[in-house]
Amino acid sequence: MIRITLPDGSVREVKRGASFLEVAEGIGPRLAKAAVCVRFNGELHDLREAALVDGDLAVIGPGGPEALQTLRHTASHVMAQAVKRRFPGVQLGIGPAIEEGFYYDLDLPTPLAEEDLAQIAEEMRGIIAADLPIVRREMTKAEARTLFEGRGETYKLELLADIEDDVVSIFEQGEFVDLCRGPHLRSTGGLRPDAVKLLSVAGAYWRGDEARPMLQRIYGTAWERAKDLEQYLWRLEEAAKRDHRKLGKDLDLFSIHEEGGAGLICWHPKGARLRRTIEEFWYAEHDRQGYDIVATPHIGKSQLWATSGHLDFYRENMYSPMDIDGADYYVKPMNCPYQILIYKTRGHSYRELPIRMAELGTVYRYERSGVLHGLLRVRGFTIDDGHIICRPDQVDAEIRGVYEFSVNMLSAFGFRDFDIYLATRPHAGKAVGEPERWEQATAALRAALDAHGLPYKVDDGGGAFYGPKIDIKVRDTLGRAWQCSTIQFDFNLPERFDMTYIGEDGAEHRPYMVHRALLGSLERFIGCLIEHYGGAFPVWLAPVQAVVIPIADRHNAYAADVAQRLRNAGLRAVVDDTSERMNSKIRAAQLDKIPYMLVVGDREAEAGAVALRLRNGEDAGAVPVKAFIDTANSIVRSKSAENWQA
RNA sequence: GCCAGCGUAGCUCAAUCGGAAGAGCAACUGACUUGUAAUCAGUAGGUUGCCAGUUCGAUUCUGGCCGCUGGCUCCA
Repeated sequence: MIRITLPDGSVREVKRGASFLEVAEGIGPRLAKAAVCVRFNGELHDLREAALVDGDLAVIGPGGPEALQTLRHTASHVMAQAVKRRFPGVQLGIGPAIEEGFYYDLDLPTPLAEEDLAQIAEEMRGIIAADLPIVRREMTKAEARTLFEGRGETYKLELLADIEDDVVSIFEQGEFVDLCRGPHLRSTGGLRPDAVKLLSVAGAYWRGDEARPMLQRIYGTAWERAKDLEQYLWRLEEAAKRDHRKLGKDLDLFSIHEEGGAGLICWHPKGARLRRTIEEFWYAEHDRQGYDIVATPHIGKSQLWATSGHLDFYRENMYSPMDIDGADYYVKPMNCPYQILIYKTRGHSYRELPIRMAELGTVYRYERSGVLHGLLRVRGFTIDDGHIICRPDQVDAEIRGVYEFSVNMLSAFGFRDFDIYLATRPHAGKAVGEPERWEQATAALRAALDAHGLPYKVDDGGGAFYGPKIDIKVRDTLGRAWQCSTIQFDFNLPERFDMTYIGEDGAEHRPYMVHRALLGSLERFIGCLIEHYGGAFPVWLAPVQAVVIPIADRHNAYAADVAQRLRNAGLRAVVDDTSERMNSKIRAAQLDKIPYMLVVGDREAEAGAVALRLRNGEDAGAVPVKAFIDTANSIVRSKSAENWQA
């Protein structure tokens, strides 16, 4: 007998080797009927698996993330089965459940087009309708090898070879057999045909390795109810409307030109205005935090990049050198070396430290053409790049300070949900410095994170070549996470550049250095901002805050006067004096997502007022110009997301 | 870079089987002077991404290049 502890703390004795389904039946038939899978000792297990040791058991019913994961995993198998039925010669790769759906990587002789998805989906409906029981079997690796050899599944054989346990599990439904850990539904009929949808096909290297064959990946999504699927598809559509590439065009913020080059951004007046607002805020905050603002060149001699190690460790991201008077100059991929040169222009006392230097430094990095993506992934970008040079005893406090600064900065822009990562030492010769120093530095970063109690994940091997880092990512509307803030510990560059300070003891010491970017790059950050707000920026960020709309031409002079008063008060205001009707001007302003529409006609001109319309469509009535300016300015000062307060 | 798809007017999109490139919006001109999401009329706008090839004839078929989209990989 073994002892099973249930979530309520009660303990049941069950026969060793009883399946989890049997255990669930012992607890209650209704529970067993609804069960999808179980969580046993913290891990998900299939209902058909045997309970062999004492442990904590939670029976998972529908409605939660684990149940969805199980259902999607089964959907992935059903899809693979359908593809195998329709297209002969298919070999299975891997097919997991993912955050909002599932995929299966398949090696099939003919390229799939999106049109093929319909007939695969048709076949899937048949498999679901047939309600094939899903059977879980355990066998030795040797048996499994024979099985998959017989079926010509070479990728499965490769996976099998990497499994350490001697016993593996396979799942079968009808003629379909897969090597799989599970858990799965009890039968294919557990899926709702109207809650499953195939979404796209894409190429994917086998095991993510570009030296290996490229398989075809089919993405799909599956939900418990048709309603959930509809809602998900609706969400995708809404997300597409917020796409910063579309909004960038619609709102006339930026452009990218084929004749200029991929991944290179031209900021139009409104986009540049937005950028400037961000920069002005950024400078003001850095002044408050005790940073010194610097500015450094865009290119530098090979000597500099050799000293920094970039030519050794970062070359694949750097552009070819240009010859200037016989010397090789590189366009800078990072700002740090020049900031270090600034530090080194004179001696420093321990009393001066920490020195906090920052600049909005534009860098250029080679990115493979396939990865470029609007503003989020570009080849030229401006990093809000800072470096803190400090004594070893100051580093913990500095890292904590930067971390707080970073979270506060992102919050000011309305970002609240972050994914935080601790990225550790890169593997396989991609890192400089002794392992002990990496350990020490990683511990310092971990301590800063722990001090805040915010949850974080470890990104094993994700550090920069010169040190470990804390990365903060924000999610865009399509659910993709984009890295903004990064805090990087560096014990390499101070060494390479022989940076020193004079300590209390009169001797030279080596300072520590922390690289940090809070917004990440202005390009990416603005891309995230656009999507976050769907182009309807908070008043303080809006490129145009108010448009004055004269009703007839005779109101143009008054409108111009109002706009000028607004601009004198620091607000960004324009007049729409086109020869359109007022309705048309309002529509244009709505499409531009301008926070305030100030309609002026005879009544307003008479009263020295404006008729205020908000971008949410609300008519806020007549407001004296002075009162409008005061309220709008207080909203700007507070950086409030609120559009108006009466 | 690799796999798949796509590229027609400033924007959004049509064009049958390979047979005279079109619409709406935007722009421009004129009229209208309007009270909370599109006033009316007219004008102009094209090397169909670029370069080759097949063909009597190519937006359409083929090849190369450039760019974009979704992924893989990588990163701010």
